[in-house]
Amino acid sequence: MIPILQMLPSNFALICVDILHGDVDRLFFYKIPAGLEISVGQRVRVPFGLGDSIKIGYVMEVTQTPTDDIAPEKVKEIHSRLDDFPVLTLETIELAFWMQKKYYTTLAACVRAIVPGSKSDGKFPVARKKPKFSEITPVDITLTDEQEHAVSQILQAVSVSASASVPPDGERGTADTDSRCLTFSSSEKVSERARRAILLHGVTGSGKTEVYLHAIEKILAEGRQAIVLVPEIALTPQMVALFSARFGSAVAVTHSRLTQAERFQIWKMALSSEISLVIGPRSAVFAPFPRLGLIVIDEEHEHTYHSETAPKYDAREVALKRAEICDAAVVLGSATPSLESYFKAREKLMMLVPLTARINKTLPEIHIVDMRNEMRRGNASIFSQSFSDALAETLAAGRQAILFLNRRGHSSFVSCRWCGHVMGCESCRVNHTYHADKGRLLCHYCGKGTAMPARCPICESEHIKKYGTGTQKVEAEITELFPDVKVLRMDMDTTRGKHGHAKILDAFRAGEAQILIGTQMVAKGLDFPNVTLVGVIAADMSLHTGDFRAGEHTFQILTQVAGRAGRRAKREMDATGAVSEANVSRAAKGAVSSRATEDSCVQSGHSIEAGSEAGSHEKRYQGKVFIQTFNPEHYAIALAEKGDYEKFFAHEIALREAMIYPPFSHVFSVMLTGTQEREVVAALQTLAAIMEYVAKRDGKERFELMGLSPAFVSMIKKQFRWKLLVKSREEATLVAFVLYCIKKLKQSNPLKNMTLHLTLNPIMME
DNA sequence: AGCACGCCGACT
DNA sequence: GTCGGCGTGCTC
Repeated sequence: MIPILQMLPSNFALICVDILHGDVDRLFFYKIPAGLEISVGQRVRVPFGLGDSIKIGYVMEVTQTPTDDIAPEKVKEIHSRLDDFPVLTLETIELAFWMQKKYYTTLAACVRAIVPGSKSDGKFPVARKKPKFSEITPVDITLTDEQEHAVSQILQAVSVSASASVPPDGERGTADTDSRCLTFSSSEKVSERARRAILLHGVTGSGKTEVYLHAIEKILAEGRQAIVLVPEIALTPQMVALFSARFGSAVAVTHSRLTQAERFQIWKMALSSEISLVIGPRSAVFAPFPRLGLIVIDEEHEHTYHSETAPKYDAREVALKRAEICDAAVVLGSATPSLESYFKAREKLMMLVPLTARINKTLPEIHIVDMRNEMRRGNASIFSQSFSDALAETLAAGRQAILFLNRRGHSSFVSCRWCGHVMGCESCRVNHTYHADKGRLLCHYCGKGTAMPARCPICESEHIKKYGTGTQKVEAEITELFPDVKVLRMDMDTTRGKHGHAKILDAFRAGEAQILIGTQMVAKGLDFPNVTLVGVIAADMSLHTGDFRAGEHTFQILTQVAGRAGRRAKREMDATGAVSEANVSRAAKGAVSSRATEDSCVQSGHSIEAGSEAGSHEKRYQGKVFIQTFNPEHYAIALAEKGDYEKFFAHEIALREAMIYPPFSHVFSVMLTGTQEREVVAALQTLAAIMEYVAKRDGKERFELMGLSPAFVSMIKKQFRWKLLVKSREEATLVAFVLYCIKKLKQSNPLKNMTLHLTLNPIMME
């Protein structure tokens, strides 16, 4: 007789140990001790390393087959289970493996991105209080054909994906995408993917939010769940309020200020289907819904969807992958889609659904102001004559204005007219910025500063002066021009506090100030019904960043900021007045008008009868936008004036094609930082030589080395920064090539006291 | 990432 | 003679 113990199959687990290091970035084989129930996706404690220190691990696979790869006596046993439920599902496990490969990082880092709050002790925190949720309020959706069409397209995408990919032969859940893909012919794959992803190109005021609301309502009714990604919660309170008002306790909002406990609680509620909708920043894409139907990515062109730390993922790509794994659909919404997304739509890799009609906004009048003419006329001030006049008129009419300048501080640099010395940071190779409130020169990279000197520290002359303009200077000049007008400033310096953004926005909405001056944070999805004037102080700022995306960024920010003016017909403005953020959910109980959508403000107590537009009054209250520039003929500025996205896209895509820039290629940035500049440069020179050699050896001219250069800011906090750019048409080959060359480099140079920063397709070229 | 093993300088 | 520097190498 065989002893009974030998009859039982030994169970083993393949474990991802929670250590963020490339050397241990593989699965480790452990024995599951008898009597311990371990299933895939669970967290366990395992003895690890020479000292058998206890580490946290994730069970990625269980098997009954022992392995030949390792001597049986070396196989250790799992110590214990951490939780009584799996933190990863088959779907998120597949996603983690995909991310590891796609974003060239460790599996543990990917798992950490997917599972919230796992601290070093492995204990999930317990929230003291339950998050509060508001009551459900019906939103009656009527108002257009275009919107109905968009909603039906989305619902079709959701149901198409649900039915199209019932995998044959029970392959589902094998964490093997490739074999699943093989069941489709390549053209089928493309079309299936295309039907899964929708690019909702909706001009400002076309009611994108309404489309999201309606589609999600239907999806939740079918017992499926949805995720809505927004670029920054603090800047989209109105949209969040609308979703909360509509879906009540079914929705949870995540954001960066949540405690680990709150974050975990929401995650757990998603896992157990206690909630059906999560709204949040890019990390919300991992909400572990068991029956995910739809992922909405609002303002899809925003750079906040890119993670800057490992894993350096793009939430849009992750969403598309997750949708593929979970049989869900993705909607990417924007008034100014990223070039990459619009290109994909044009190539039929996504479905393009346009929303062209403005249903609850009027198009503002856009005036381009040529600042060279102002100069010639002897006006050297920050404001053009026409803008000053319009501002005076707006203030006299009791309306509000937003002034946008993408630079904080007072003066952008301080220099000596006698010897030419420019004041700069000791630790970073950047100019100091003068901050008037502190009377100091500050470094925007490390935060250190010095007092504003009375004399030049080099030649001791008194001809040391401030130049350039920041938001503080705009504020000072406005105060001088309009001494009785209350002004609010919103930038990184004034939004530091806990509810920094909300305080300023509430005050402005409540009419406590007539002018809001700010950096790009005033350009986002805010809607102030009383704002009828927007001024872009220096539209050229984003043109001169040396980045190949400068034109795209300029067009996007100008279109966005222009959308802050003239957003609502006159009658609605009067009905709305000032509604504070805090009132929103209560007000919403009464009546959330179907028109109060798209970044919109909730009508407090006023319902709005559709149909009777006060057309004659509209002209008078039409918003005005002044764009001040020294490059009025630049295509990004001229086409922003016309609001012509298609023309802009045609122009920009032609440039990208000619230059072989994304989306026609991929750019890999290898940055090396260290305190010894010579060592940093030498190491990168070696890498460049290796790359040239390998590229030549491998034949074809597939990789273009774009040279070795200092980063845009070549020293930060005493760390010198140099970079090497490599371009290729093929992403996977490029990543493999760069990683291979780096491996070779490390064999000869261990890169002591230096740090590598790898970024594929960086948003800012630095 | 940790931790152990391993081969060279100033101390009880 | 040994305590300890951190270079190198491995982890189921």
